[in-house]
Amino acid sequence: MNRPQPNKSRPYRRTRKDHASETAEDYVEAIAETIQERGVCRGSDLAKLFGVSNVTITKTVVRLRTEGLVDTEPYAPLRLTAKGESLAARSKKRHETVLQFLLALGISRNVAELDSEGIEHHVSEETLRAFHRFIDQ
Amino acid sequence: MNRPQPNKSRPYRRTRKDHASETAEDYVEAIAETIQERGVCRGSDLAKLFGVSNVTITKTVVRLRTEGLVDTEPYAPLRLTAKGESLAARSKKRHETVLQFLLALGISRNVAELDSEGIEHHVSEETLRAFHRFIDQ
DNA sequence: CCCAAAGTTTAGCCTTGGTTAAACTTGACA
DNA sequence: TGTCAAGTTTAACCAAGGCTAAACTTTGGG
Repeated sequence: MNRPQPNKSRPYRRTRKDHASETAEDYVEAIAETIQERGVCRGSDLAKLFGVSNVTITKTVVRLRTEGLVDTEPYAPLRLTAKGESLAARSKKRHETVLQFLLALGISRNVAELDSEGIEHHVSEETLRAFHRFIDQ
Repeated sequence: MNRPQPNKSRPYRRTRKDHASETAEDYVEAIAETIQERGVCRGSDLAKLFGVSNVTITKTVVRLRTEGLVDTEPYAPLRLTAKGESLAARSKKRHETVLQFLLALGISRNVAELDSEGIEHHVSEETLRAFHRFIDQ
């Protein structure tokens, strides 16, 4: 036997924070930002932004649509559903907190922006609150 | 056309920090720790630790062996190669820095341990240095 | 008004990280 | 010593996130 059996002694390992949901957050955040900046967001905008092929974008967007986050029809620009908008807003806020925290720590802007992209999906509410406290000195 | 083309205006998006290398780091770190604590490390130890099936462990270990990180023969305990040892040591150090930083920030032990698992793979050298500075008040 | 270029989708493939089910080793103990 | 349970591996599958090549829309200029 020996099937999965989480919660070993120490609060251990594998922040199995879906990783699919990380992608969803990155996408809706990018779509919201692009719409805000350019008026519309097309697949090709995301392809440039993420540095992946347009095909990858199409496939991922299909998944996001089935998850009720984006609302698209063939060959048309991408739009967010209400659910997508709200996820984007939450993600952006979290991202912003992490970025401001790193800047407050004295990290250079470029590195802070890169690191915050990676870190934002892995901070708990408690840690986020601590980041806020630190930002407000 | 429209093929991948990274490095858009702002230092943007997708900390595409392999993710395969994240797994490698988690595994070698766990193997090193388990050997230190129990003398040997078997697949079943990792399965319990990560909360995944033994089959997942076998498959991943095969990959790590082809990458020259672990050194195994069928049905025998896992050992690390020199390369694996050195990666484990580096990972452990980085992990420890992140954990100590979060604790210094006032995060509770349990949450700090969970968050550090997720964060450790996404901090640059610059950020790591800042974490160290903060730990040393 | 037509056509080529830009953008999008489909088809088909790959790897990683998961799963079950089934087969195989190993080691302990009655 | 034989057997059985625990541990490991193999086979076969799945989803996510990548890719290229090829087909299909849309759209703007001549």
